[in-house]
Amino acid sequence: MAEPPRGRARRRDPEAARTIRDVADRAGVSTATVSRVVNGNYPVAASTRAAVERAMRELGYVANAHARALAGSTTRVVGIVVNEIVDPFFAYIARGVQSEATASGRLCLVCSTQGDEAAELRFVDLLLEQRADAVILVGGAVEDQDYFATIGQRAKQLAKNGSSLVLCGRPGLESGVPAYAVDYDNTGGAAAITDHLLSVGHTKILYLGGPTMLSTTTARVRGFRQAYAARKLEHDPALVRTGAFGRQWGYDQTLRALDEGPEFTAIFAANDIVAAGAYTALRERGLSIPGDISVVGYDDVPVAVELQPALTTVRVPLEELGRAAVRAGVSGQEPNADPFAHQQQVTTLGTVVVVRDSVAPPGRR
Amino acid sequence: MAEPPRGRARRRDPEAARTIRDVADRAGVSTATVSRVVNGNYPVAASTRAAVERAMRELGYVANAHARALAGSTTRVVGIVVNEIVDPFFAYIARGVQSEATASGRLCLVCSTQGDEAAELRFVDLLLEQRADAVILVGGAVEDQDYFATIGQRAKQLAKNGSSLVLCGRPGLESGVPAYAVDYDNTGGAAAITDHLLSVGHTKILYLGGPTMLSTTTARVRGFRQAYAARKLEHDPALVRTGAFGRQWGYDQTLRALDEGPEFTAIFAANDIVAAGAYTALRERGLSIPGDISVVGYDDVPVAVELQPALTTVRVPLEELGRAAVRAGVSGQEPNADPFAHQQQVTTLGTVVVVRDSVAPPGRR
DNA sequence: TTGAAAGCGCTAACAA
DNA sequence: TTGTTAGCGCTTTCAA
Repeated sequence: MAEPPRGRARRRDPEAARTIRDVADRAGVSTATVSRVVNGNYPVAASTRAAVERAMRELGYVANAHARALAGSTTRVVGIVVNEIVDPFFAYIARGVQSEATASGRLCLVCSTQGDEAAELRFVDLLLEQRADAVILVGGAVEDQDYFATIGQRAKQLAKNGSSLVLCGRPGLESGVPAYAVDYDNTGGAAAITDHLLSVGHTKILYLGGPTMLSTTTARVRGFRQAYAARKLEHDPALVRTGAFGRQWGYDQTLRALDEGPEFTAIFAANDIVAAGAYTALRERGLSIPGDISVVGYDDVPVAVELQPALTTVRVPLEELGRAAVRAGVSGQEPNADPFAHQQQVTTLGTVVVVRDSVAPPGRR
Repeated sequence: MAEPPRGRARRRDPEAARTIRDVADRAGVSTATVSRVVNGNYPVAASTRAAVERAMRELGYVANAHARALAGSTTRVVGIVVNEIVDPFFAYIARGVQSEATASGRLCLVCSTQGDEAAELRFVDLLLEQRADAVILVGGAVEDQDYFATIGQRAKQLAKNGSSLVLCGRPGLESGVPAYAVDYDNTGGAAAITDHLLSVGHTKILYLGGPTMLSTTTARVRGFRQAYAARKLEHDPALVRTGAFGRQWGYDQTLRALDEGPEFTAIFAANDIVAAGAYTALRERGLSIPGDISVVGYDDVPVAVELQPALTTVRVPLEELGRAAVRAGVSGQEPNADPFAHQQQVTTLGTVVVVRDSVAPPGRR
């Protein structure tokens, strides 16, 4: 390897990346002009433009996004923090975020905490450093005092740095905190599918799953009870088993519920994955679905159709949720939008029951 | 809204983001010193350090990643381009990329093309602008002349800009092009699971799925044939049906294969999703698995255990693949590593057959 | 151990 | 229509 040339002329390393200066020199214009043709937001004479474009092509010029972010104001990047990217619930939301980000010419920084709560905050701080146009926090979090204080503080810091915080599938913060919230209708969806079960004759329904302290769980259990109330039916509180999501959890708890009672004829699983666990447990006990026990889920992720029998569940517009989150988060960046006008705006999307084969009227037993 | 203060003192907007200058002023040191304590890579007197840290805390200082990327050299970001983030195959690889990126203090830009081929290149260009430390391209691409030319060109451009290109689950480029390749053993895995089928007595096996022009497909079909050859068995070429991945495709083609012949007693589905489609088709025709037809898949994604009967398949170390990709891509960035030493280094990971319940000796029919 | 100062590559007034 | 010129916020010699 030869030493790099050290003459006073200081010729650029021909292997090095090209800058706007190189393009300007080669095209015989100023860097401002190059900037204008790159951004196309300012009139440039056709001949000049052609010369610049030619120079860019010949040099293989690639703009530096960081220099651009530093000099300009928007970074054209949105960040999303999820619990687990391989979980279809999050994956579909991420897909929506992706597609809306792409549609608005942005890239998407995806952070997956793998269930590590502290990681969420660390990622938010990293996204803060990145000056992401929007930071989208998806799904459940332990909603204690600490959480609200910390997230509220981060929301302010994000706002100060020109980013906006979007809470997706989790409740909004106190008013006055600059954050958006987009969520779907947990209570309504839960009430609807519970009523579906009630309408075919089930009254002893086991509600199964979801972290107990999670607002999503609270909202769904509320819907579950509302459906009973609407039909003037009583529900045994012992038939509500919350604690976690997950296939294994669904499996274990179904077995325990079967052993410990009280008796039930149907299961409302907090999501489709929990339902999958319940299926296995039921099958192991020789119980048929829906002959002996009916099962419904929530979310309508792809596994719902692979289960035998195919699972009746609540379809949640996950992709749309992701898209709405991006829209909310970057709206403040659009020209003549008052960022504060939308503060604490809460968007709620509807859900729909998808009837498949896992529900039948209660039978023998 | 009051006008911003216009006095000569030019006091900063108290709402604006804090910079290293603000911290330096408040701590009564220079920006260089602040930079040193932030990066902790240089000796700073304990008392000075404390003062700076205090100032940072009081001001709520957050470093600007773009300024840092511009002034420094590494961006601490890796980019990954996948076909479809909700597909578990890609999701697991993305998870591996995530975790390795996080472990090395990096963030992860995830781009999902949604099957749009042209989008891949667009994303690569965007990642080029971002000066991502590594750009990881995952999964199949149409490997024609054009592809090799274009990707080769991008690889060089990436290298020029200090990024490296990693091909993950796809073949490497010609030697001399600065790109890494990490892949898993398609041929070996396919041979192993085919032999599993052969060993219980199947000889008429339908190979089903995978884009015909894809190197992954080619490699698996090669393994499939090798297994036959190893046992000195003949295979009917009419029993190889390639074309696409996907549940629907698997379903349609199983039906067609059943109708059009030749006869077969087992199906080797190119991946678990295709197998899921085959399951549905078989069930619709009243064929039992594995009584009438045995089925095996590839990848071992979660759906494999939800299928009834649980699917025997080839476990691919998807997460490890993602991790290996990041390691390969950022290795050039590590101190005293000669980036060219690793050029075109190809890493191949092993696979293993997971036996479940979807294979039995061939029966009646 | 610390500071001064020169950039990194780009955008956006402001002038011409 | 184009050029000049300040920065944007940080890192990194080079001096002190």
